[in-house]
Amino acid sequence: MATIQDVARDAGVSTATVSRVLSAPELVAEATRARVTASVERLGYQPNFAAKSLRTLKTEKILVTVPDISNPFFSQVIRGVEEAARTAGYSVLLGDTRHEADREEEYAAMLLRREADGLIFLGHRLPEALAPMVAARGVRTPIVNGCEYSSELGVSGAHIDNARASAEAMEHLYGLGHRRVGVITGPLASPLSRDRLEGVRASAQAHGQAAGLAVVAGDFSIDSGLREATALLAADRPSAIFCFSDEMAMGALEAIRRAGLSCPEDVSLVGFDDIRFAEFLNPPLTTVSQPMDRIGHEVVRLLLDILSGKAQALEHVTLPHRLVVRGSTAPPAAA
Amino acid sequence: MATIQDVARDAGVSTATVSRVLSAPELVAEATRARVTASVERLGYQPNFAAKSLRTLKTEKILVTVPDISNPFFSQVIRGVEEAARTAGYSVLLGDTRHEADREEEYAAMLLRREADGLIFLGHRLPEALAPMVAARGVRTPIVNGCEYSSELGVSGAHIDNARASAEAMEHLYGLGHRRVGVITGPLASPLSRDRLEGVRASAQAHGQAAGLAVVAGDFSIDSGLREATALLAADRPSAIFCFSDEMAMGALEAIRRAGLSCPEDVSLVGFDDIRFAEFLNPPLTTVSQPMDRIGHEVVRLLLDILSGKAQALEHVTLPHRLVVRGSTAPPAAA
DNA sequence: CCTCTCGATGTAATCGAATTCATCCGTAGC
DNA sequence: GCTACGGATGAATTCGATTACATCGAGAGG
Repeated sequence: MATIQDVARDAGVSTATVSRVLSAPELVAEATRARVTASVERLGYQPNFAAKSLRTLKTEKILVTVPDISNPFFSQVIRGVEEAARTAGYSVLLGDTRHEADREEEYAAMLLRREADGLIFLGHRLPEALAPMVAARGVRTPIVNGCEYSSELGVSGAHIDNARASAEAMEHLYGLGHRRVGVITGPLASPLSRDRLEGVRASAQAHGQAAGLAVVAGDFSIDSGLREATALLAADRPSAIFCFSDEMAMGALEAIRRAGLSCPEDVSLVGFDDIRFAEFLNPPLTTVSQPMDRIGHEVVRLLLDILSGKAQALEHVTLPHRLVVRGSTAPPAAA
Repeated sequence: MATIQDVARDAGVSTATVSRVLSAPELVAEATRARVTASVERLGYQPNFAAKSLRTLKTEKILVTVPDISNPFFSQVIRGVEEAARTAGYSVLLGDTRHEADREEEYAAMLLRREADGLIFLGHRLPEALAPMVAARGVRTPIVNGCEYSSELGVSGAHIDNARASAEAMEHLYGLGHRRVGVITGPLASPLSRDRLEGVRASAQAHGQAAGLAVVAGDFSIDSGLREATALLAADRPSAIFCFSDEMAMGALEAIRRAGLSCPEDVSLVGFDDIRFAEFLNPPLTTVSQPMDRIGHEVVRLLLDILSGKAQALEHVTLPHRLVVRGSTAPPAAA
């Protein structure tokens, strides 16, 4: 592998000149520049990244941690992140934490070691290892959250208005005439789930249907949707079920089938996220659409603003959601 | 951020000793070690990664490029890669190439700049920029392919026996009594698609049904499945459709519905991959199951063998596939 | 004709850790 | 009691680039 020294020797100039040709060509005379460029080509020179990084204290990398990369919702967000990062000349270091605090901490350490310039985390927990950093650098801490909103995190973030979004989903069900509604939330440790549940409760209250709510907690997985929906159907059967993720809704759909019922005739179903498979389910799933790509783009923008020193205060970006009504919801049969 | 110098000063030793405490503690006397460890704790010292990397010429990073991260098949493979990499102390740099050669080349350059120790690519094209590297270093080139098999790539890889797998899918359909079968392949630029098509043709030939094949090319996306299946159904309608990906099968399922037909009564459907949503479709999808996790683990192992100098020759790992028969296939109605 | 300025280039310090080689000291062996 | 050896540690080099500062020469201005 050729080094800058090799190029310098080959072109008969100093390493400083070679470096200039590559990063500030306007400082170098035309003829010299051509000679150096030729040498670079001939030797196939590529600047050693570690050396550059050591000198500049930049890595041009963004660390992204996600609870589960194989979840289509997250992988869509990551796609957005990757795209925005790449456009800005950054690359993406991916960490799949599997919802485990240990792994979150491990990845957090990478930031401390300066293996990345910043961190975007899509979970709800700020790793403990980073607390000192946030305390010390405040608004300038290169850490951004995606999807969750919590003022306690102390970092900027991008997300939808979860309370309002879930309230809208409930409005839709109440509007159709549903009274008894089952709700399968995500883990209540995450503010996101709590916000959505709050929206659900507020809407139920507003319709005088608080008593008709049956709330159970899932973990966003297909399996938990299947399990919890089965339980909901076995008890005092709701005429509609609202799941806090499309994957859980898929599980719920399966539960409805297994119970010998059909959707939406016997039970209406609403999901959350609008992953790309939602519209291809049978029946197509009514769900709250989140702008995954934009969330990805926004968190990157927030982080870049911090890295460039542009950020002056914490910024919480609320992106628009949209209730997409498809075939899985209908008026209740007995109405 | 504390440096090794700070720690050395704080502990009253040289930087060499600090370095030893961290990477080869057995060389340092018990008492000194304790003192240094205490200083490290107190100062919250984390070795600067770029400095270490510059010195050791290692990055402990693996670059993984994938045609589309939001595709559940790939995201499952990546999950496996991430897990295996992490276990071995490596982290994952993710590149989403969107099937574009430009982006592949861009990411390839990262390997040349030594931003990563090795590359795992899940596409079918070896970036041109890396050809010299493969030519120069041969078996020791730290590049591994996942999913595709092609001896021309000149690199090791892990994949299933695609020809055999698709032949088995066809056997299943012929066994049920289907004669006229529509096939939606992936882009034929990829050996993987060609291998599967070859398996399809061989099986058709063996059953004397070569004339009954209707082959069209998709691009693995839901949309292309919908589009191509619609075309297939409009022409001389096949009694079964075999798609080279589950996503295309989802599109095909939608096409069947839109055509006012039902699956499997009117048209049987077989997918490929067995993504986690396949069994929750309605009807549950018959498909060829690929061991995504294992593919991920194997490509990492192959790469680590190369990086550690263990690899002696190109290695092509063939992992087991399995035809999973579910509700989307049945004997043809007219049979 | 001399000085000043500016453009072009080179010299050398620097980033932070790893590591080779040298040094020092204590102890075992004779 | 002297040498040899080995364990513990430090001094200094190295990795490969960036960049502040120095230098040099040519043309402008007086």
